[in-house]
Amino acid sequence: MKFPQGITIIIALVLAVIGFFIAGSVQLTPALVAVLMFVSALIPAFFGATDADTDANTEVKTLYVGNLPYRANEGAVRALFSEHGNVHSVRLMKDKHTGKRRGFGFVEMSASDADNAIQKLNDSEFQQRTLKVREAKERPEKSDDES
DNA sequence: GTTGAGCGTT
Repeated sequence: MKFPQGITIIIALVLAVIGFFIAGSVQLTPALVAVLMFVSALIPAFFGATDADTDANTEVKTLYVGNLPYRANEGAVRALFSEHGNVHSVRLMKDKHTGKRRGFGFVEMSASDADNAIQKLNDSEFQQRTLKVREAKERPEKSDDES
């Protein structure tokens, strides 16, 4: 579905080499080389949409996880949420000044998986503690549609 | 090393 970024670069290089050889043997105007290089520069722009979709495809929704046990670490939280969906990243908030853990964190996962994880992990028992999973109230990342 | 409602940093 998606093309690697190296493909477009290779295509651009191939077109540049071809244009160089054509301009060298046929002795055509340097404008041809300029056109070829221009086209080769436009090709990544077209395929760039696929790269943009790659980032846009990763609809990561920030989930707020509260009532976390102090002994819990990001690895366990990530593993727990990974069982309910694709976990992009897990960040447990801890006091930067004192270093004491605040007992809550944020988990980024896919929108559908995140919603499923919320319904499954919300008010669920984790480390003998009831987890509170909800959508993050702030910090939008990209276009979010809320009715 | 402690505690227990909450919404966060590059």
